[in-house]
Amino acid sequence: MVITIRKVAKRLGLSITTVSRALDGYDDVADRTRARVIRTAREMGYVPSRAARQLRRQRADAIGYILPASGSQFTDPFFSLFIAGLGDEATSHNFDLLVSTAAPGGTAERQIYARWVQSRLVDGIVLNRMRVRDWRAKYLAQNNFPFVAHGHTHLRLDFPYIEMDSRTVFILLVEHLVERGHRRIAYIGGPRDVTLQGDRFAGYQEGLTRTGIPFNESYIVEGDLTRNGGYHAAQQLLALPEPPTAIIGANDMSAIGAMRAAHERGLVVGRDLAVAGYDGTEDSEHTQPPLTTLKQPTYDTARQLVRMLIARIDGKDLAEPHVIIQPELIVRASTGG
Amino acid sequence: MVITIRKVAKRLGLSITTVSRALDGYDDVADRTRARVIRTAREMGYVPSRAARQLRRQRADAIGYILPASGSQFTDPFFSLFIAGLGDEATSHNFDLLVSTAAPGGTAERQIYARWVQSRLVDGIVLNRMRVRDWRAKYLAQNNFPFVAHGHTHLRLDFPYIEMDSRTVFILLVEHLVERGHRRIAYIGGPRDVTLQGDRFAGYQEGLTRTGIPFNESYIVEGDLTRNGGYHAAQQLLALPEPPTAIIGANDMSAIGAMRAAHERGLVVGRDLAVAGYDGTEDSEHTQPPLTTLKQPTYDTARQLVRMLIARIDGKDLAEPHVIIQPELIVRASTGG
DNA sequence: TTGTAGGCGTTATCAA
DNA sequence: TTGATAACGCCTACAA
Repeated sequence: MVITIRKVAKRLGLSITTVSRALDGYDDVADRTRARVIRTAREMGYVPSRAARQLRRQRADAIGYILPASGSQFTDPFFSLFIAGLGDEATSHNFDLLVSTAAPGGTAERQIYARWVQSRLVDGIVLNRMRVRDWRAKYLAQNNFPFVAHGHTHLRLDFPYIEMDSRTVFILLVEHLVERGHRRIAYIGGPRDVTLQGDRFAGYQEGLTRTGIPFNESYIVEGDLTRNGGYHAAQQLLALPEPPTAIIGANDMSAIGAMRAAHERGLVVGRDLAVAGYDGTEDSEHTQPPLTTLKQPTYDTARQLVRMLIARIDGKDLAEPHVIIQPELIVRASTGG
Repeated sequence: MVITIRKVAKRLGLSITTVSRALDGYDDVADRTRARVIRTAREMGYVPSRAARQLRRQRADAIGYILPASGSQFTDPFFSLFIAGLGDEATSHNFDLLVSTAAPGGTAERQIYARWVQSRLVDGIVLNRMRVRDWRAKYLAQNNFPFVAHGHTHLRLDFPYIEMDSRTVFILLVEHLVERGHRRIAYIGGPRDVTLQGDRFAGYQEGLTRTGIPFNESYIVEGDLTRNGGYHAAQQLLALPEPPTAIIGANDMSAIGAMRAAHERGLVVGRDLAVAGYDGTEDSEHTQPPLTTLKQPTYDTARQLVRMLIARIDGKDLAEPHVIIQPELIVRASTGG
């Protein structure tokens, strides 16, 4: 049996107005009354109906996040961390987090965004793994719907985001490898339409330029940011007549797959082949050998994004709508550290 | 500007009733009218307000899942897969998925369950990583709130669940190791209050019994089901005067941590030390060497759980309220395969 | 086949 | 300081 505000009011011999106001902390309620109301409400186990409150206040106190993938191949710890960060921060603001999954670019994805926005199921949305021409950002901006993003898009849109300065740290990484004596440095990228790919690849290229290493087309392979993608890409690279002595993955998953390919060919990673990744989630510490990586603060970024989003939902102006964070180069044994 | 059913009705010169009924597929609407309504509604971009519909129908069309952890150490791919499964299946039923995080056993956890249940934010809840005396199951059962679980509890409660027959496959795993010549087989467990620990440990013990290997207390270490936990537990085991020649982790994370500890001591996993885990998510294929594991169908289990939950929400009786699934022993190089 | 009207449980406006 | 009452947007019993 569900307790409504009406029942609480009746029990107390008060009007529902007073009960509502007492509970919501308005200051035009007598202290004694408020105390009575709060006590009784708790005793009766009263919790406001979300739907009713939402309907009346025109606000869901909820944010949404749609995993840009579906199906069973979805195990990049980056996303676990990201979701944990979103959830923890949302909870601390008394917001709920809605999560769904949708393969990028499909109609299912468009539908779910439309549904969430139009039905006002959530007050704001967090975007992730941004695309070069990101229709999601465009759509949300056009509908004037609050959103924040992890990363940017190439479209001319103004929205709050937190972005990693991946380019700079990829340069550092290439320099690190060159210092270790590598000249044949390969790169396993992500899909072209994802902005992280462009940024990281640009850093890779700039690193080569700065160290005077000629760019070699055959050392570039497109992966899909999964372990398996990295594995197959690396197989290809290692079968080259003149295989690379170092492989950089656009993320840790790619690098982990590459390590497997190396091992299968009998190469000792860290000695015969250097491998490095990007993300720095916990699993990169536990590979064999431990993986050199560019560590980004995924969990904290997610939390900060939620703070920014809630500020936007509340109509506040953000002091810093665009945050740039520098990932950290962590050298481990996979590059012979 | 938000489109409500009223605006659609006005535009069409119809009553909101007719619009509502046309859209919901009632058969007492003229075909021509229905066609007009649907077309106009789409044109105007009408999507029903969730809050209003929810309030009226007393139903959220949403299910909830609370990650039994919080903080930044949360990267077990098992949970990513599980969430992806929940999300995909929920979406296919036009349900939404609410996700939150809460450390097990704390007051925060109690609060969030209470809030979700009392405020009718979700219609049902999926439980995971069950505890021996699981207050969540008890609480939900007492409140007659629909829920399903991955695993069981030792409390006498009747609810639908899908359970892995971990005991049986752990026996197989021990037998596999014994066949490979191992006699000193260690076990890195999970926290005691989690039922998966009891089941898996029981299988381990039974495996020893069947193969006539005496049980050795010092080969049992309690981990926390994370890579780091497994790492520290294995350090302890390998420092023993007579260290084990095989280590079984209660899950893959523990095993992966154990492999790292082995490598750090200069042991070659698969030759000097056998290591095996449980879960079989994609990452276990990509460790060095690839990890022998007991593979459970995490993604499909999550999907099936959602189907069971939605059936319960709809008041249907389940043909099979208790499903037992046998994980599969996958032998890889980490046990010298 | 279509329309009227009541109510789901809140919050907010206004009056007492 | 408190209470009556009107929405919020939708669904549905009932009437036309």
